[in-house]
Parts: sequence; structure tokens; C-alpha cells
Amino acid sequence: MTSPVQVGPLLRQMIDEGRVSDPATPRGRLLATAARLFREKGYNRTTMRELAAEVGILSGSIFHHFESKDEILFGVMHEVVLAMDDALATALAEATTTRDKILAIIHTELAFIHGKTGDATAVLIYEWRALSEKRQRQVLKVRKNYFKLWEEVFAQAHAEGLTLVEPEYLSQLLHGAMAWTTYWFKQGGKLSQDELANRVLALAIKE
Amino acid sequence: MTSPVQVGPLLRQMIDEGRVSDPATPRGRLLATAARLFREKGYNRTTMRELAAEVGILSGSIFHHFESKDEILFGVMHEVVLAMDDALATALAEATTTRDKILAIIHTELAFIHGKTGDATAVLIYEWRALSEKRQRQVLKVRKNYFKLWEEVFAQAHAEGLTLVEPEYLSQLLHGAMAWTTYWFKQGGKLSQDELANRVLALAIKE
Amino acid sequence: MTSPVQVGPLLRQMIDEGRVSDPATPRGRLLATAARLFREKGYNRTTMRELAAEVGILSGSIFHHFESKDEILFGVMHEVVLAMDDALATALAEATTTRDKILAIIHTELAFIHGKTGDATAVLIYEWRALSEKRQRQVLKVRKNYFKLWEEVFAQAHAEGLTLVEPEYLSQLLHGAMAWTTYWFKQGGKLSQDELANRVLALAIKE
Amino acid sequence: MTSPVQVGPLLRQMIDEGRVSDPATPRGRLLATAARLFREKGYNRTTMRELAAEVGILSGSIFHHFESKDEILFGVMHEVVLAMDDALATALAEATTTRDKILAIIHTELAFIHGKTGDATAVLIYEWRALSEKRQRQVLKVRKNYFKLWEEVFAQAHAEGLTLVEPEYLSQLLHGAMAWTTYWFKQGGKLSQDELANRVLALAIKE
DNA sequence: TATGAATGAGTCTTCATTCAT
DNA sequence: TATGAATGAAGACTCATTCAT
Repeated sequence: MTSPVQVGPLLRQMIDEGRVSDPATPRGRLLATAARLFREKGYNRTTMRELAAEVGILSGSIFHHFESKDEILFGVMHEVVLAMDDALATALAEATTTRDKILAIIHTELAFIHGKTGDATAVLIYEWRALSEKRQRQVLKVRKNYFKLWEEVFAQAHAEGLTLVEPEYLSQLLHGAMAWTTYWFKQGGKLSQDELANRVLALAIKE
Repeated sequence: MTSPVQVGPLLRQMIDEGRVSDPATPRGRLLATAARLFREKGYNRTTMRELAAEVGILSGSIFHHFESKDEILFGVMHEVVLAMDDALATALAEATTTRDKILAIIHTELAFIHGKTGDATAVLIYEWRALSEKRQRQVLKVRKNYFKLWEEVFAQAHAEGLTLVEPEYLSQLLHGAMAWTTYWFKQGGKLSQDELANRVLALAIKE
Repeated sequence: MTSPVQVGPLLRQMIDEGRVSDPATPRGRLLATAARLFREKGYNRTTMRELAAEVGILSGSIFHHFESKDEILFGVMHEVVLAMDDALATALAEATTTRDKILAIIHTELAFIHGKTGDATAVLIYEWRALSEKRQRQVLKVRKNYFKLWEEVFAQAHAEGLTLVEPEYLSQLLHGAMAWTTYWFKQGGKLSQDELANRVLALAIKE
Repeated sequence: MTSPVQVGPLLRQMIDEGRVSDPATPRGRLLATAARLFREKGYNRTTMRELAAEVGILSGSIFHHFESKDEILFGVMHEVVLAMDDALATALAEATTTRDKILAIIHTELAFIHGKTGDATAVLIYEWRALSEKRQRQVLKVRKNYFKLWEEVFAQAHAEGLTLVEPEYLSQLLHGAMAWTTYWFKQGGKLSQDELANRVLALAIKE
């Protein structure tokens, strides 16, 4: 019964502005449940009936809130993408050194992958091709913003000699490395999320 | 009309031993085509009819070669996994220094992702959950061998002070970083596959 | 915002007597809009939501005015059928010669098909089978009256040697010929409605 | 179990040429049954399950022969339209006087409406709007041919002073008059089909 | 071994209707 | 009277799989 995205003060504000669905509304509950199911079973293997059952309504009722299954997938992805962009912008604004900015990127990414928004983030990454092309384009617009923030930081780091790999490649490599942690990193294991962040940082910068 | 895996002398031998399907047989052609379609459209969105049509037979005929769609997916994954394991073992045997062994790992992985076996490798990585659990376990057996090779090399590297991150984490992080290259690295772009390998190496090793 | 039937002094009286809905009431507006939509898109392809939306209310609210979609269709048909019957009786009363009476029939029919009540008339003709059998019977009662007026006139004409075809067949043939004009005759084209009436008359009467 | 269109020597040839479905094939049986059901209950109120049941297969099997319900409707309409065009061309070729040509038109039309192809013809006329616009255009191409034959004959008749009403209007009026006979004329009643044809002729020509 | 029609359970989606507020 | 979320039965369509030929 949680939102597909983590509800912090930032998200609170986004919800109030109507950019993200309130988890207390049917729409919000539907999106959160969809995120979980899509992650657990995959988009195609999740049926509208299952989704409805988990939310406690009948399958036909879903269509009061979304016009198609595709729109639900879009909802899950779009909201998490908006939230990530927002969260990263805020985190970067608070960081001063370039090293801290890189850490901010890593922490934000890992927070979304392994925090309350983990389901939506995993869906964003691994069910991308299930989304209709038309809606992929819409999500991509926001997504590009997000990665521009990465590349700016890595460009600065490269200029400072802090990193060896070119900004665009480093972005992609680190993004892949962190995306894959969904499959092996578990919160509460012997490696903490902060420690994981440090390992990723160790890949990015030379000491 | 190619095999799902690249046919070198090693594979030739595997084929002759019956461990991998000959691309000249219906079974081999079916697997190669399935790999491509599963990659392009996703497992669920590929129908048996399409697969049959591309191979030039009728849908009913597929079932003379495979007992189910799941078995085809298994075939694609199992063969590529066997081939990777084989290829890596050979490459490591030829490398002398630990640094070279790391490069061997990276080159082998990238060769499978971006070479002729790219389709099968992408399917292995991104359609994993579409495979029935029972068969996932079978593939996993071989897969574990493969990553044991990685970890042994990274353990040695760590002991030599060549790498900073613990072997098990480094394996996973690099694996993720390289898996993701499917989405952004294109053969014949301004970055060559060898140059890409060097960038990955630069993440792993602090010179 | 018009009634499904044309509001002349006759209809005014019918409205005042409660036999036809006032277009100023929600019921009247609903019927007029339904007539238009049923004609444009067909009964089955018109949804209650669309109908409600066009009238400016919500779908649930319709059911305060009509107990079912079928009742709406009935309303549309019943009112137009009453109005036609009424209009024809009046027109015939004013005609003196048999020829004029035939013209009165033709003009009345064409007026309903191509005038403000055109939507309702088209629905009456072309969505007949969408109406429940029970309500078909109700409409049929009035409808029979209407055609009895036709047959009486054509019987007289036949007796006078004015027409060649037997009354009952001539009624049906002319009715069909005029009903079909919905599909090809457009008000304001090179043929006026009066000229069209003369063409129909020319079929019926051998000068 | 009859074809949607009457199987005479002409149709036999069309079938052999593959332009019309053989009623002995599944496709042909499906079309004939669909024509009957669409006529009896209307296109929208006929379900694929019903259609399948009447043909003796399961609903899913229909989609081996047609890709959608719309394509079935198209099939029914297209084949009857082709057959009408063919039949009329032949009949006109055999008629010598203009009067006989008009009779040929009337007989052909009535034959299609009340003969074995009556179901398909009724569907063509009364379910027109249920057909997708794209496919309407395809049917229209053939349909226009058919009515061009009418207009040519009526133009000749008009020139000869045989008819009073202009060719284009006479075509439409007679077409409407005959289309409507579906609803009131029954084979084997007190009026024979030939006698009905004479009544229609009486409308068209002045003695 | 290949065919291809048929299966039948399952999918997303639609929509008239209900009803608590 | 109006709302609008929810209902639930029904619709068209999909597709891996079967099997007689």
C-alpha cells in the first residue's frame, strides 16, 4: 500500500502539485501495486485481474483510473522518473565538491533502486521495452534530463582529473553497474547501502 | 541462418560433441532465430507462429524439435552459457598476468554481448525471468561455473593490490556495467570494442 | 439542444399535453442528443457516457430520467412516431384532392426525414432492431395508425385510377424509396426538398 | 450451410477463380453463417462465440480464417457485391430493349435480396455503417461499378422518354424501394417475386 | 517429419447499470 | 437530483499446444 515512489518532503510537494499520485488515492494505490507486481512477475505475466484483486477492486474498475494497461506502466515509470530527477537536482544542489556530487549521484540512484521506490525503478529499467513506443518517448524526455545531470558532473570530474573514463561512457557504465545491483544486493545483508555506494565510487574515481 | 553462438574451433568441437546445436540443423536454425526474435521483441511478444515463419516452417512443426516455448528459451540460454564458460576457460588459460586475466574476462564478456552470439547473450540477461524456474536452475549450474572463474581472478587481483573492491562485489558491478552496454554501445561507432574493454578495465584497476 | 422532433404549433400542443418532451427539460435534451448520436454512430456504438457528456451531466445521472438505454431509444422513436402521425393527420385534413393527399404524405415523410426531426426519424428507421421486442410492439401500435392513413389515401387513388400499384405495395415501395433518401439526399444540394417530393410523386402517379 | 451468395454457373466460375469463397470450405461456411446471423440479429449483437457455435467450431478457431470480426463483415459484403456486379453485367448483356434492361436491373436486385444471397445482401444494405471505414472504401469501389450500370440504363431510358425522373435520382429511389422489400416482401406470399418486379417497373416507367 | 486446422483457456477491454454520498 | 467510483458480465481477440492426415 505504498506509493511507487518514496514519500519524502520533496515528493510530498510533488504530490501536492499533482505531479505524482498520492498513495492514499485509488490511482496511487493502483500504481504502487502495479509497480510491485510488474517487478515481481514482469509486465506481461501480470494480469489486470491480479492487479485489481490485490488492490481490492474488480478488473473492470481499473479502467476508471487508467485507460489501458500500457498507461499504468507509463504511470509507474513516469512518476519514478520525475521523482528521481527532482531528488538528484536537490541532492546535487547540496553537494559542494565534485567528489560529493558523484557520491550524490550514486546515493540517489541506489536510494531509488533499493528504497521504497525500488519496484518502480526496477520496472523502469527492466520493463522498458514493454512500454509502447509513444509513451517511451514521453518518459525519455524526463530521463534525458536526469542523465544530463550525471554527465555534467562527470565532465567536471574528468576535467579535474578525478576520473579517467570519458563522461558519457562513465555514466553508462556506472548506471549499468548500479542497475544490476537489483539482482544481487539485498538491504540488510553484510554490505550496507552506504558501503555499496563507496564501492561504486571506487570504480569511478582513482583514489 | 547463424547459430545462437559464434562458431569457432571451440564451438565446432562442442557441436561435434553434441553439446551445442549445429546451425545447419533445424534445431540450430530454430534456436538462432528464436534468439534474435526474443531479443528484438521480447520473449512474450514473440509468437511461435512468427518464429516458425522466419525459419520457413509451420508453427505445428516446431513441436517436433522442442516440446515447448520454454524449452526453446532454455535452449538459447543453455547453449550460450556453455559456450561462454568454455570460451572464458580457454582465454584464461592463455593469459599469464592477473591483469591479462582481467582483460580476458572483459573481452570474453564483451565478445559474447556484441559478437554473433549477442542475441542469445542479451536474451540470457534480459529474459531471465521468462524462463521457468525449473530450467532457470539448470542454466544456473553452468552460470555459476562461469562466475567462479571471475571471482578467482578478482580474488587474486585483490590479493595483489591490483583492485580495491572485494572480488564478489567487483564481479557483480562489472558484470552489470557490461551487460548494460547492450543498450548503448554499438559496434562500429566512435568507440571500438577494444577501447570499450579498456574503459571497463579502468574501472576495475587503479593502474 | 433541440428536441428530437420539430417544435411547431402542433408539437407545442403535444408537449403541453405531456405527450412529447419539452426540449428545455433534461429529458428532452437527453432525447434530442440521443437521437443525434444514435443516428451518427449507431445505437450500439453510442455509450451512455458519451450521451451524458454531450448533455453535460455524468453517466450515472441519466438513470434519474430513464431507466435504461433501451428506454431512451424507445423515447426517441415513440415521440417521433407520435409526431409524424399527428402531422400527417393535420396535413391530410387540409388537402382536398387525392393528388394533394398523396403529396401531403410525401411532404410529411420527407419533412420528418430531412427536417429537424431527421435524427429521430433515421433512428426510427435504421435502428429498429436495436429496440427491445417489448417496446417495438408499443411503437408499432402508433406506427400502424400512420401507415393506415397512407393506405387509405392510396386505396382512394387506386380506385380513381390515379395509381397503378396496389395500395399496400405502393405504400411500402414509396416508404422504402423515401427512407433511403437519408443516404443520398442533402438539403441545399442541387435538388430541393420540394423537387424531390415531385420526383417521388412521379413514381406514384402516372400523370 | 449455403454460401453467402447464390451459386450459379457465374458464381461457380468466380469461386474457381478464387474471387468468392466456396461454401464447402470453412471460410465459405463461416461467411454464409455470418451473413445469416448478422442479418437476423445485427452485426453488433452477433458474437464470435455464437458464430463459431453455429459453424461447429470454437470461437478461437475463427481467427484462423479471418483476422477480425470486421474482416468477416467485409467478406460477406465484398463477395455479394462482386457477385451482384457480375450477375447484372451478364443480365444486361442478354437484354435487348431498354425496357428489358430496366427489368434486368430490377430482377437482379430482387434476386439478390430475396434469393439465397438475401442474407448477405441485407447485411450489405443495413449493416453498412458497422463496417470499418477503411473497408467501406474497398467495397465502395465495386459498388460504384454496379450503380454505374444502373445509371447508364436509366440515362438511356430517360433519353428515350421511357422514364420521367432523372437517372441518378431514379436509381436511388428504386434502390431504396427495393431494399426496403426485405422488411415486408416474403417469398411464397400472395405476391410473387416476378409480380413484385412488375410493380417496381410500374414505378419506374410510364406505361 | 511436416502440415495446418482446431483447441480452449486466458487476455485486455467495454459498458450499462448500481448506489453510497 | 447529481455524482462518480465500482460492478461484473460479456466482448473480441491471442496463442501455445495438439493431432489427424
